[in-house]
Amino acid sequence: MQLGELEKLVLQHFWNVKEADAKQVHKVLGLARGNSLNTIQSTLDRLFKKELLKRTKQGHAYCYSARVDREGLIAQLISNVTSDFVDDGENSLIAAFSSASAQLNYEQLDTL
Amino acid sequence: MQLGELEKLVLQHFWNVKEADAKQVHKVLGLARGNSLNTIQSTLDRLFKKELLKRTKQGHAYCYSARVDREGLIAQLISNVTSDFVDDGENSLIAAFSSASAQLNYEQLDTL
DNA sequence: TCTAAAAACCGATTGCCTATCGGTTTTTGT
DNA sequence: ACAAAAACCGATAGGCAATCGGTTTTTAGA
Repeated sequence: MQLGELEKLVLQHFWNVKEADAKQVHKVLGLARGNSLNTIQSTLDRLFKKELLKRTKQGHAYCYSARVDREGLIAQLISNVTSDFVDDGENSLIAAFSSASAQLNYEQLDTL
Repeated sequence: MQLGELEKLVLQHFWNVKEADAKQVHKVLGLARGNSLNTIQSTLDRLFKKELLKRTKQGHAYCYSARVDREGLIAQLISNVTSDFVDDGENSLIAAFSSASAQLNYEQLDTL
């Protein structure tokens, strides 16, 4: 699953504000970037279809909020990107950890 | 950096065979998939430009080999995909580990 | 040295996805 | 019922992998 720049910004926004509708996101992110409300709406919809945001009809407009937290998304992204190189079949996140940790030195391992 | 299916196959091939030229890769991977030699060459060239393969003129043809091992690639992919969500500034791999490890249970942590 | 074959290189096309909006339809509140 | 707001649809542009055909360059022999 591919995430564009605007999509990433929107996700991070929802890790701060809990919930918001398209217009509110547009106020905070869109105007600063010169995006139309429609562009924001499309992005919200794409993130909803990717199951990274959830939404409920709040009277008139959809009210969006994060479906995954930052850690969850990071874990998911790691699994996505590494699964093709990990035949573990089980948990590619763990396998990826094991593989990548070979790149770390002792000091870095202590940090964990 | 984005990796397509054929690119991934080619990379994995070079973790097995050490080195090969386009024609040899085509024999092993291309024919089975019905790819032309040109397609394989393009893919090798793209991977070279991405610095995932290295190559040397072996008399006539380029002889390709892996520039990164499996663990190195996995680490790099994790860094790429997570860096936007990790302001650590330092080592996004470590930060990603820390974040994602929140998703793991104790048994899984023991596995590491 | 000249030449045919092999390899590299170039350019074009297709397909998929994000970003971006304009315009149309649907919903809602008065 | 109607105007405004929101959702929805469809189109365009840009980027990248995949895929080859065709041209140029290189190389090894005759």
